[in-house]
Amino acid sequence: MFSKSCEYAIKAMIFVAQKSKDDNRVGIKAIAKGTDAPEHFMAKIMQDLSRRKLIHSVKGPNGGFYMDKADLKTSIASIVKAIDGEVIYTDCVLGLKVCSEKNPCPVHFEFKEIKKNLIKMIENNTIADFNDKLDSGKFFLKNK
Amino acid sequence: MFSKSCEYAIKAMIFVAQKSKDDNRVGIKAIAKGTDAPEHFMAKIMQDLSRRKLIHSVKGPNGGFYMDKADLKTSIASIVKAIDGEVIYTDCVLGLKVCSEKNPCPVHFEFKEIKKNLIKMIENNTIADFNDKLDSGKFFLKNK
DNA sequence: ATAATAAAAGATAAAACTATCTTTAATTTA
DNA sequence: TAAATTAAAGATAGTTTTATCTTTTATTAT
Repeated sequence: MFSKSCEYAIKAMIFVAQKSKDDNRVGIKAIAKGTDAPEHFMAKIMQDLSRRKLIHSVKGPNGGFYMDKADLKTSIASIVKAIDGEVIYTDCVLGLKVCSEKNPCPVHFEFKEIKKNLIKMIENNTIADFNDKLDSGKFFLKNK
Repeated sequence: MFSKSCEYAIKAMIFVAQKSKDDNRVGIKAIAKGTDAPEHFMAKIMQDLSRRKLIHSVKGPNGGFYMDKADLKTSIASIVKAIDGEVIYTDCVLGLKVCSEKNPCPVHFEFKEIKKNLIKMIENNTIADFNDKLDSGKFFLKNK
């Protein structure tokens, strides 16, 4: 569904949101460990998210990544767009360069509804929405 | 959503179904051209589909690929499983190795419904269903 | 100022996916 | 049985994605 990078990005955003209450910051090591991701690879993704202003960072001692109130309102869709681009919005399921209502591939209308629901869902769910869930202890960002 | 190979496979199945009326056979060149796919790459995919009995083939002059009555009942889901495996059935959206009702990732329940509808759709739509559509001339397997 | 810390950036490498080219094997027709 | 045809199989190559390692830059505390 999403690229590996995007999976890590979503998990990292949820993780940092969780940890950055009371102006706390989280280092890349903790993020990697907490999301079961390779540290250096995750560092790259965090840089991407930071450059795109989905998250904030501070260098130096006591530095790390954190999210402010506004960042918490980020939707899953924004993360997906930042990392994977607009593919799930625009791309044809069968790979046609032009696939539209007027020039549809054979499965165009069958997938239309599915895609619409998927997009609606990722746009309506924000990082903040997942904070409470994680607090409950019934949801997980990694195994074991 | 699906791999490039899988996109080609679905298009090829629809194309061959379309062309294999009255015991006709289609060569790999025609399939590649008719689906806008690289010939040698498509040949590999056709071999896969043939090995997995989703399609039939005959070597030699007047040979090629064709589908019988039973083949036409193949669902999109069967093609996806043959080429991409069970990923869309089993894999966690955030990449958790174990992600279930009892051990869910944060987005598990949000994606549950989406996935259910997607699977239902690809299981209920068969190759035969697309034959009529293509006959109508209002649907396309390639651009231009 | 200096040393320590931690993100940012750059360079490299491994793996997977996509694509191409060449050879072989099977089948048909003449 | 020989030539032509076409799928099957094998070998190679390019591209993208995923991952790792090293160096640099910014910040803080001493």
